[in-house]
Amino acid sequence: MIRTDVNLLTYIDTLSQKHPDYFLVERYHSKEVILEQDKRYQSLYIIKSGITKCYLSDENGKEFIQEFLGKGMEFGELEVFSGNLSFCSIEAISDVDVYKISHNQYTELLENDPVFNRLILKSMATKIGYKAPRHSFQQSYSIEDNIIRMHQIFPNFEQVLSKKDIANYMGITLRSLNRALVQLEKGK
Amino acid sequence: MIRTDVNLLTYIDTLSQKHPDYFLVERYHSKEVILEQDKRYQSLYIIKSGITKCYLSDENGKEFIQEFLGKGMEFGELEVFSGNLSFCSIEAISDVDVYKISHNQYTELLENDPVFNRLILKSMATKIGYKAPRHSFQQSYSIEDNIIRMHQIFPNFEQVLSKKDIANYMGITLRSLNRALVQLEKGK
DNA sequence: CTTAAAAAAGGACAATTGTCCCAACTCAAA
DNA sequence: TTTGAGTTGGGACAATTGTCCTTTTTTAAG
Repeated sequence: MIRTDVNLLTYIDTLSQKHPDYFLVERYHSKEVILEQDKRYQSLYIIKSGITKCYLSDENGKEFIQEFLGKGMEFGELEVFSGNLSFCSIEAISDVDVYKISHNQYTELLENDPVFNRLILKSMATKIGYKAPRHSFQQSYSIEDNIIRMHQIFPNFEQVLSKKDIANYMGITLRSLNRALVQLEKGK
Repeated sequence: MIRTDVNLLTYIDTLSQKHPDYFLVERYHSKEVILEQDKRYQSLYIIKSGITKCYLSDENGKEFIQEFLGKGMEFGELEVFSGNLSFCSIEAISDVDVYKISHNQYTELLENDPVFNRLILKSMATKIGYKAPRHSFQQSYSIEDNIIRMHQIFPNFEQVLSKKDIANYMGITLRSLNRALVQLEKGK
């Protein structure tokens, strides 16, 4: 549930030495918003270290968490292809280091570096393939089943993520999450 | 809610004339399964005409519809990058014509045809960006709101899709869908 | 034309989840 | 050290959605 892409990060570590002018390293502190929904950006980011959440917020201020992003995950890249405004917000959960690269230089790498191109294609394929089973499972099974499953995937998520974030990730209310946790305790 | 990609289809129409040996045209009839979950394939498809559904099924046989795919949408392409088994099934809703191309030749085009490469990147970016707001909306709003929204996006979806498919797309039961439709009728 | 199967519609009840509260606790800022 | 905001936990009730079942209508096959 916290996505990573070590291969991409490793390659970008290398690239950033070959092209030190392409990649700017930035640091964000916990709770800082790195990217804001419905704004226009000319750069995108790849996470060097730390954890962020990627979420959409609706008119009522409710936020729906799409993914938790860790090492090697990129964000803000979709806008290179669509030309649209950012469609989600990204907020640092822990302190976070990122590589920042402009749309233009990213495009240039995509066009001239076949290895980079392939890694990006693969990372996008993974993103697509990952969402489907998750939402499918979330819709088809009970909240308790979902918690059990998340424990299998990432045993100590409760230490890293707040209850509120977990609830928003699951698309349920905090109340429902608490209720399910109590039930699970009883069941042991 | 029925996804299309006209630019990609147009370009592939052209490509298939330049490389008639790359693209095989196949026809499937309504209700035929074109691609089956958890099987290995060495080819992928792009829809020339018609509508398909892309769905995951769980142990209990329930199916969760991810997308309805129309003209210019590709499927089976994720497995080129992941090397995994197909993670969803594709079934023809109407009669469907598709281009079929092998993984190898697809990869070759990706590597040697920059226009094609860019179109695929863009199509993947669109797929990623499309799912998030949809699931967010589905989780945050009532079934009735979701039906109203689907009507705005695609006014006559009830003529094209079965109630069962619509319910599976929304991640709800047929009973709940019917109830919501009755309520909407009353509200007019 | 007949018949079987699938699709559509809905009643009755149970289970799940949300809403609206309030209370306890933590932690950082003043 | 106090204040207040944010997090956590849970009671009580309402609303939503699911399950199970039956009936009618439509569609496709023989």
